[in-house]
Amino acid sequence: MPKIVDHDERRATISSAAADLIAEVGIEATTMKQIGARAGRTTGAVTHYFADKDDVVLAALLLADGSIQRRFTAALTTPPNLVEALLAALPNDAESRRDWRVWRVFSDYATRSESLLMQYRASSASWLDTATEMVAYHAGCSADEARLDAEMLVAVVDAIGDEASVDPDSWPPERQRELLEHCFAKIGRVA
Amino acid sequence: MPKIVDHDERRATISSAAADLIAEVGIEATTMKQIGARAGRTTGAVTHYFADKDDVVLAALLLADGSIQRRFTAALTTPPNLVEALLAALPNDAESRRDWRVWRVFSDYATRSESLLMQYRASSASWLDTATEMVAYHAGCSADEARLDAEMLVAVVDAIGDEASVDPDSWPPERQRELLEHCFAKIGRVA
Amino acid sequence: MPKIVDHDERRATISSAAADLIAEVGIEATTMKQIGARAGRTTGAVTHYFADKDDVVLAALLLADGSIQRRFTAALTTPPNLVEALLAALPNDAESRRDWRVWRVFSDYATRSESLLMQYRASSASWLDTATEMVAYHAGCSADEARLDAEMLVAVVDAIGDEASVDPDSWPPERQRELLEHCFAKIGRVA
Amino acid sequence: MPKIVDHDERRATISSAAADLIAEVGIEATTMKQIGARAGRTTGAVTHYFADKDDVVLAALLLADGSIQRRFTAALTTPPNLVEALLAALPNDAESRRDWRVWRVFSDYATRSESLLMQYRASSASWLDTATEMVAYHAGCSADEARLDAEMLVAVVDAIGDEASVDPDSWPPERQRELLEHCFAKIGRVA
DNA sequence: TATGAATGAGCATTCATTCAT
DNA sequence: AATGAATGAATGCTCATTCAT
Repeated sequence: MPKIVDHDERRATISSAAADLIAEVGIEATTMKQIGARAGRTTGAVTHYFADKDDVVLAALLLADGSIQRRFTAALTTPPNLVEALLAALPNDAESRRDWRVWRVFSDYATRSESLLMQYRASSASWLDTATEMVAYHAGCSADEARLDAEMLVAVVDAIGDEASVDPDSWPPERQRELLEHCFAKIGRVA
Repeated sequence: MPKIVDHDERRATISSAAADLIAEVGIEATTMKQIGARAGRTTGAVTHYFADKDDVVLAALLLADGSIQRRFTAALTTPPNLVEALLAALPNDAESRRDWRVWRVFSDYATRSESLLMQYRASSASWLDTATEMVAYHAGCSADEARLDAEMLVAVVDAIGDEASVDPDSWPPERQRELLEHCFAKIGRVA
Repeated sequence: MPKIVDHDERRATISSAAADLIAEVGIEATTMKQIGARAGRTTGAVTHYFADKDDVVLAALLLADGSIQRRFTAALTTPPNLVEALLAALPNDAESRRDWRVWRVFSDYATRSESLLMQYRASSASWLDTATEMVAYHAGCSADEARLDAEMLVAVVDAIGDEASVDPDSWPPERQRELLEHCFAKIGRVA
Repeated sequence: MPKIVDHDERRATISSAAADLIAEVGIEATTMKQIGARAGRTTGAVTHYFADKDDVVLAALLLADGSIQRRFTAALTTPPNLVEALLAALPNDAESRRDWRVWRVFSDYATRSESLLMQYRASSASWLDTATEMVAYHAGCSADEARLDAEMLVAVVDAIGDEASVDPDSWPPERQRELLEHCFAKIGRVA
């Protein structure tokens, strides 16, 4: 019997190392060798668990994407406090900053690959749907009526995520909360 | 007599070729050879007019950034119609789409270089100032009171620019106008 | 009690898989992993039954060489019909084509290894001896007198084997027979 | 003005180095680095003059093929002495041995590439045509009547070329001449 | 006996850069 | 001013081999 290893766990370790590097230096500057070294393994180990570099990159994205969603979902109380849940998902520590940076990097990279682009669009659409539901719930209106407000909210959350992951010092939690609350205050009211 | 060449014009030609390529395939995938070929010149010409690749990339960014600002300023009427001016700056043809893509690509690239990061921050801050003035004018309030609304507006404009440059079909001018008008309608009112 | 396995049979299975692959893609492009997969086993199984890649390759050669000889010998009637026996050995189905391709590939590979070269020379010499006997029998002359005719016959048989294994459509059995009969017709007569 | 170099000559130098190595160790074992080193240049120089490895390999083949043909043509007297011309083309020194080895190696390699295979078939067909003409001339018969004899002659010449390039000591010029003359003696006579 | 995880050297290839002309 | 020849380091990837289980 060969040594028994947990494939999924190995892949997760390597994906996480890749996500770290992607956040730090970008996708193209991230090398297979670096990924291996960061994960405490050899280059060969990386290629052993992943078909090629794109495969690692995709795994890193899914890891980061899942992390952001998990933080949001985990923070949803009953009844939901949307501002708090969004703040939990937004960059507020090293890991969440990394996740947003990966997402940002990926959103550009994806535009050059048909399959990655679909992955990206699905993720975006799903997030807009969630936002629409949130706004409809918050404003007590239909999904249709909530559309434009939801697009505005998505824009604001994405903007905070972008900037806070790039320049965390300028975006402490209080500033994030302030803008988010301001946005919710504007939403769902007759203009 | 040496041949007389217009240095600035040569640099502009090459920068524009670089901007095209950066928008299409990203910074790292853009090669010096490709830049030369796209500009109708040799690789040697590129290195002759620019110190190194980073130098070309920076010139391409400044070109794209300037283009966006120029379109906005040129569209400002008296009295200003802010929605129209912003629509003029946002992606609505091949060139403006290219400029927004370059900006997007660059905003990520910049985070890895101290000097580029300063360039980026200056540009961002300047744009937020402009937006604040616009909102203060629109809502008839002070710059201080306009701050949060301006941040919201910036978020919305950036979001439209991002998405419309990546997926133009989903963001025809009417949709851009609709969201922009919705945003202005929410601005400057007591919540 | 350890599991009982038939070593020789396992080696034969793996050698045959290796021969298939060598015929298809050549020696260098054939990987240990592919050999294992083709044999329905793991890479580890291959290294378990063979010292290294050269060992598998040699086994594949001996398999193919033996196959060709076996077909020839089995087709020898009493009295011998040499044309028929040679036709039985030459490429006329998938397996015999494979065997000739392996032989062809090997004849080149062997020139780079002292020990393989001896293997190759022994095989060649044995085949020339057989041919000499055949010609002497056919022409009713001494082995000495048959030498040059035998070399000619060997050349023709090898040429047919080469070409028919590479381009079977151009070398149907009838064409093989025609050339072979022509060759025998020229043999053993006073020039 | 950049340094002026003779492209064709550079390519010829590199192709020749590649042909040497292919003859010695085979195609797959020949590396771009080795080719550069053998030609007295860097790896980068090789890729500068050739698109990729296949490109160098093809150039090496054409070089070897052309060499063999040139030796044959150059040795054709008026009236032609076919045995002498063929002997001039067959392996009789280091360079001609190399050329035959390259051809031999290539004939196998070609079977794995559609485009190389066409190259190979064209070369083979052309050689059979030449042989047919030679036999028709020698025997004073029509091309049609010469076909089988030509195939036999081709087989014999190829066999000598193969074996003499692999094992030169066993195939001194006298032995080559002896078999060749024997073959011609058998050709064009009523059996 | 048999597995497959892990290694790391080696490959073809790409590319920014240098520099002689 | 402008060229493009030349470099060589670096990349993603492949693969025979080793070895703990």
